[in-house]
Amino acid sequence: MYLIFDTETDGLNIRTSKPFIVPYAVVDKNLNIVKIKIAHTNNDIEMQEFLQHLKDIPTIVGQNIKFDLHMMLNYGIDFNLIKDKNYIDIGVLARLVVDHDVQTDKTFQMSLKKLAVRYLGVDSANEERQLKMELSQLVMEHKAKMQQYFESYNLWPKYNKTENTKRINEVYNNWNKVFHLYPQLADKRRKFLKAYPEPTYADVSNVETYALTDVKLTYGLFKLWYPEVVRKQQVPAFKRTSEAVIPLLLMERQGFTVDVPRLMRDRKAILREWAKVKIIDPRTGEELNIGQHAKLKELYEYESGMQLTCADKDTRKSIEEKSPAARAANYIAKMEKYLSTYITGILNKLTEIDGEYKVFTQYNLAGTVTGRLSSDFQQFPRDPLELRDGSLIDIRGWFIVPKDYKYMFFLDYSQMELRLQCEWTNIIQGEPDLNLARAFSPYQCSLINGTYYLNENLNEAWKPTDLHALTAKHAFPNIDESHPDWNHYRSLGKRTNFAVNYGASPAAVASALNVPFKTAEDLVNGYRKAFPGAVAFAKWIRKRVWSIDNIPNLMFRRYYSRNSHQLLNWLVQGSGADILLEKLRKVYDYIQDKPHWQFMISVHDEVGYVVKDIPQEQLAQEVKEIQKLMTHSMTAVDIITDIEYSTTCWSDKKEWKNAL
DNA sequence: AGCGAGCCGTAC
DNA sequence: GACGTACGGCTCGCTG
Repeated sequence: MYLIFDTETDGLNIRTSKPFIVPYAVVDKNLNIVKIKIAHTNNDIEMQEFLQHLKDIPTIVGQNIKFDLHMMLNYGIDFNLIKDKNYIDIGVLARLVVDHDVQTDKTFQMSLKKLAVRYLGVDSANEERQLKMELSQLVMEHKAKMQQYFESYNLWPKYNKTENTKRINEVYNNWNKVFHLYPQLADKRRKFLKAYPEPTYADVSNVETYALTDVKLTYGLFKLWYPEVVRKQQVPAFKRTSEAVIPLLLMERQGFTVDVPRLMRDRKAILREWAKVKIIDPRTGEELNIGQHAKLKELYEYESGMQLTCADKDTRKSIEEKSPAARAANYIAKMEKYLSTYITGILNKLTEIDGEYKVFTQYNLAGTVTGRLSSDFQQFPRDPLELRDGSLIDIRGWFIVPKDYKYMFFLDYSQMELRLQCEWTNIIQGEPDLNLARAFSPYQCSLINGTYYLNENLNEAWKPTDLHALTAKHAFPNIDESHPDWNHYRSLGKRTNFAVNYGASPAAVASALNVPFKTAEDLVNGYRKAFPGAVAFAKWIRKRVWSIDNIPNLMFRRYYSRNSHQLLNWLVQGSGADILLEKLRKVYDYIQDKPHWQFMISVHDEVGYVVKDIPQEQLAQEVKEIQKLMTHSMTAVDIITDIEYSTTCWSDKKEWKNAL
């Protein structure tokens, strides 16, 4: 038996929003619907019936099912009711079953409605349109009401029509970006929203029809694709993803704790500095925003007298001396980015829970073609931004150890993709690329008196290969560490290694590294000489795609593709993704009876945790055990994590040396 | 006014 | 069709 369910809710916050209806379907083992109905959360009898199914049926099906689990927890169900289920997510099925070259096509979209149109021939766009129209009507009324509320307190001046629209939209939709411009409205705005909450789907008339349609579409895709998982030999990847649902659910509910005062100080510093610089078109006196790329490009061309292809930061940098506008834009762009994306973004999501400010994310299980997770926590800037007035804006410093906890721990895999690539060279050749392997371990070396020596030359001690130096030396045979510009050449080698691993051609290397084509060719040839195994891997893929319709990654997720260029990276990136998924479950099993450990974040090759104040010996032992659980052994080299920790904030993390 | 494409900037 | 995988904000043109 299978239980398909969905929830319609009063919001999208995974910790505070509540479901008001639970449409569901019970499906038998032949994949036929035996019951389909809606439980209203304010009707205990209906909910009892649904919860009995939830208790009895071991396999749960949904579209983005993790979100609905959050809603059920917010409704108040016992965690034990959901922790041992099998989970089937429609998006995950799509990623495993749909031809991967279709998935990368521009016309392929992952939303339930689009998938239903494409694969079931069912178009529910009208229902969705009606739902959205009704909600948008209610929102417009609500917005007008807010303005009237301000007017009734004489807080809203008579603007002309255009100005009024702009202002009320700002105040209504973009408050967290502009509140410093309207201090007189803050208190009343809060009071208004408390008295008259924003309309939600709960206020829309056709929401039940709409919700049932979603369940039917989910059922249709489930029935179509579930049998394909076996036929397409995707069971390992399918199970691994299903088993990661609960660990990720817990990670999402932990979220990040925010140092709001620090964030607000940084906001002020940026606004103060931003006010000093403007981008003005000298011909018209018009002020331009950083987002007006087309107009800015034209202005840069006018000021620099050069023909430009785009208006991005590299272009601006190259004409900075000639163009005052480019100079101004170079300074403003980063402040704009930080304010809009990070500061306003976090303020919009800020949730107060038990006296702490938190932000939450959701990990999309089906966000990528390779199997990686994706989330909006994956792009917090690493490096601080230094303003001209000396302030340092360090975004990762806004995230702090929550109360009741003492540590953050970050276990990140070291050079994960290079190690995986090394393993691939072993798979296809029967032996790993020697240079890659020796970057990470004394491969084909002999231990003599505590020192490793190379087997082919026992007079030479092993030391880890410097992969980037190696490419540089092969590219420029006359240059080595003694050259005054060695750092520059090594940097070229490093960037070439990354680019070529992603499939770059000499032309792309030339453009990315800003070097002549001939130099780029030398660099690419340097790479090819340095890592013959990697070259063989690319060649193996090109041959393999024509002999068979899929290639499994190292963890047996299969990519049905003939695109050898993309497979070059998919097979590496996807292997890493699957290892991480598997490790999340392993660690979850270990910390289940250790509630002083909680998952906090995961980004592609790292897992972050929060830990309570426990005895140091116990802490050291458990950290070690988790590192061990996260280690992935392979033929020539292992994939192993570094360990960092912090007792304050994310950006202050330091190496963990096993003794505090 | 709502939507979506395109551009840009951030992460691994 | 040729450096991979993502997400979010902004602008602008299209649509009705």
